[in-house]
Amino acid sequence: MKRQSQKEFLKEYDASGFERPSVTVDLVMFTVMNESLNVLMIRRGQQPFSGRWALPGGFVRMDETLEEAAARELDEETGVSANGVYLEQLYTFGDPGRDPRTRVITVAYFALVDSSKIEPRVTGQEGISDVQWFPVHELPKDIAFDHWSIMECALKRLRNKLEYTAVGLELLPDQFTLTELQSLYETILGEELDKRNFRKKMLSMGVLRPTKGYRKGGHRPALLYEFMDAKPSSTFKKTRFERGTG
Amino acid sequence: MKRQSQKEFLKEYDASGFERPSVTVDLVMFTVMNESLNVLMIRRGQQPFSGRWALPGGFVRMDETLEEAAARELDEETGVSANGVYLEQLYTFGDPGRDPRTRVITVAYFALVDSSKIEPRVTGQEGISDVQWFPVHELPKDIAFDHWSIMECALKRLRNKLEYTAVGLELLPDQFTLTELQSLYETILGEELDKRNFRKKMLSMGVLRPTKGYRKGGHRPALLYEFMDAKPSSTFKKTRFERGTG
DNA sequence: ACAAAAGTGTTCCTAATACACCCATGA
DNA sequence: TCATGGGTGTATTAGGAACACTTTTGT
Repeated sequence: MKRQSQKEFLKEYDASGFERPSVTVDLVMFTVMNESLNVLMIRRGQQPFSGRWALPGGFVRMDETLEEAAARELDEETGVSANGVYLEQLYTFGDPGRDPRTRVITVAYFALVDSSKIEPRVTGQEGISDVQWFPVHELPKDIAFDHWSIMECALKRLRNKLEYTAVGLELLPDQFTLTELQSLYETILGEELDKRNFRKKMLSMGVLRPTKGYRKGGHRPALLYEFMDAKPSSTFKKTRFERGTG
Repeated sequence: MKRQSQKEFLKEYDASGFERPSVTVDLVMFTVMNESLNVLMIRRGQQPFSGRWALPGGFVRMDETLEEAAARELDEETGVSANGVYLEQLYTFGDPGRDPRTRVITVAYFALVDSSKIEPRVTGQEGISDVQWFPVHELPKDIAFDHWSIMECALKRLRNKLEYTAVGLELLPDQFTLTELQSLYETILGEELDKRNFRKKMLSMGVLRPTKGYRKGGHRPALLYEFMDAKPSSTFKKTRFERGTG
């Protein structure tokens, strides 16, 4: 078949000497702090978009998987080892011109980070820095590249996933009260939820186990819950064939 | 912040002179023919995996979007213009070593093709050829690269999506009977469906419009239906922020 | 008239929603 | 004792699942 062999020829030709795009991973890292959903941003030090905020990310090395690259970035930016962090491939953005320098194709990941595990230096509390958590509703308008779309895409996915999975648990410390869990959901979804229905649903999912502990805080102590079988931090491999985007 | 500026330095450095992976798009094209769900495969003409079957795909050119690259491949392999074909980004596969020659990162797409629009030359009916539709249950075991995983991933996504969207319509010609639609669903899902419930559900989705036509075939003629507002072939841009994998 | 596929409704059950009061504690 | 957040149950509704017979045509 003529057409076919010509195509194959081009394929090889291309593979050997041709111009190749750069490939990066970008990370949309979510955490919940002070009643709001936050995304990590980094201030760019050089052109293009110098001084503007951008998602953390970097080039994929030749010897690492995409997931490893994402986990490495995660670690570098937050000091959180990727173990026990939910990390999921989001979408790949590759329009020519999304980076003015050269063709850059970026594989975006989204990550859910328990804020109690973040190094203090990146909580942004010690004043102005080049790496900072922004509440999603207070993001600067002039974010670099197409990172705004990437962030929107991640947010959409996160909200979507809350509806049919227990993925929200990844944002909380090992033990938590149901009220804490509920207000996390409310924060992310931006709407109020019914307490009784919420508890019913969560408990019926069979992923929570009550502990013997209570959270004391001024009033009636609240029962602490934890994950059924530790955190499913085997997230890594499973991720690949999940619903999500599909 | 020291760590940060070092990172930025590496970024620039990398961007300029470093080794880059190749980027391809691979396509999982589904169609339904003779009561079975088929995937298009191409027989490789050279090493590696010479003589083995592989998903159609090719290098992403520097001046085209990923979607355009996928649409181009689609057209080249089937002769179907990508207009009116459902095309959705699936997942990006990039493990080092998935291609023995060099690092190749592939952005996989899945496509749903109405078999009546496929050029005869690729229906495989004119005998043996290097491009062929395989029923998903009769795929050769020794598919090239990691294309088997990619195919599985696509199949999972397709089945998943049938549950909550009307995406199955993309596999049928412009007009079709409800029985045809149902047997399409049964073919893909691999299970029998209840006729009354199926019809109820489909009609309640509000995406079908009865036509004035009937399909005559030996017995009681069946009413033909069509899409509500032509085929939603604006699929392209919408795709990006959909549920899917999320 | 009969064979073969088209077409049609009701019952049951499960899951989601809406909704209001008592409980345990610290101050 | 009172203020505050923790904790619980029931009635209603909507959607999915199970299920059998009548209609229309060609031969």
